[in-house]
Amino acid sequence: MMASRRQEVLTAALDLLEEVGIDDLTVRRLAQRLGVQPGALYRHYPSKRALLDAMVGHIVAGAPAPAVPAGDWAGHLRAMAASGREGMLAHRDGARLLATFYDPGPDAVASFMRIVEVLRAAGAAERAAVVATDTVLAYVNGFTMEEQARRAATPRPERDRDFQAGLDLIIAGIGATLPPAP
Amino acid sequence: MMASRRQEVLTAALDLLEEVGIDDLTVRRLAQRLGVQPGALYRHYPSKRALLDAMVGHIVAGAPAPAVPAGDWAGHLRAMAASGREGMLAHRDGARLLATFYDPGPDAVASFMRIVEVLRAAGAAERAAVVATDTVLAYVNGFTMEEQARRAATPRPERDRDFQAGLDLIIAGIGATLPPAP
DNA sequence: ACCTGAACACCGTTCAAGT
DNA sequence: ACCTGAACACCGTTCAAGT
Repeated sequence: MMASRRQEVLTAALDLLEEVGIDDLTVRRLAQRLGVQPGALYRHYPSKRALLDAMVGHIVAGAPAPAVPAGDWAGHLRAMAASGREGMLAHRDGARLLATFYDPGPDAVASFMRIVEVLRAAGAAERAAVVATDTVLAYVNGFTMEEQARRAATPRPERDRDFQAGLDLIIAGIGATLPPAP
Repeated sequence: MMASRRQEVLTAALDLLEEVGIDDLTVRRLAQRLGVQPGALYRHYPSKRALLDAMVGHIVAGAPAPAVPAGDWAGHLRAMAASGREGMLAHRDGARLLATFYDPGPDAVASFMRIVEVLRAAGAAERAAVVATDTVLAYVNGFTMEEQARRAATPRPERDRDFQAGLDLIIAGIGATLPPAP
């Protein structure tokens, strides 16, 4: 209720993405689904690009970071990794969409810096903390991109296991540079 | 000399990619550059997709793996990582092109398995070796994708340093699971 | 505020016909 | 073997005009 027309257009676009994939996500098709002429959409979004940006914003906002004990840097890293991957897998072509149109907003930057702070609190130098966070992010994006691009459907539990195994490798590497926990 | 017409079309497409980027790489623009009608290109490639696949094939073939001492598993990993990144950075939108159209051929599979063998020889179990190789690949693709997408141009030496630092983290994690060298 | 109608400058692709 | 000419079914975007 009280959904603005702009919101309805966004919702319809997300539904259409699920149905036809990003390559066939077309302004004209979207207009048809809304029962409207193509040009009418430009009253709500100034360009297709702006609409795709809004879709990406909706996708990243929909992946909430779960609560993690304050001192648990590895847990924070794992939570960030899992929620990033989950957000992409939740939508058809999610990884490609993010990779092409993601422009990190203020809250993405904030969540990045929160991880860096957690690592700093665990004893990492500033640059080491940034490198570690960037590395996990690159891994998540690279892994999920390939995972979603692959047509041959490896069973989900197996993919989860492989994702976790690679992440553990990186976390072990980070842990080796940190002072031992008390 | 003795370049087939097919080859000339491919070369022109690679040049055009450099000039206009993948979003404006158009069959019609390519035809214009070759002084020919758009439909004529379909005598040489059955579809735009097939042409893009050929471009990707040319890009990955042009990144030769340098020779590395047989026992140096970390060196092998580093060489694979560097040549993968280099191949993508060598072309405008290279990472996006690879991510969207790369279908690993037999020699890509062979080079993957060579790394796995090197890790096995260093004492890794089969699955651990596969996970390690996959993890490095995911990192390389994720890092380079973001690196090339970023409009704000961080200086190249700095990007190299960051790439290396993240890779070292992963390699440290892998090393921790391996038996100590003699 | 929202949409229509109609256009503009493009796309990828097919195919008979020419040389 | 390679290309032309011409079409087909599409694109994203703009904009006066309608309600």
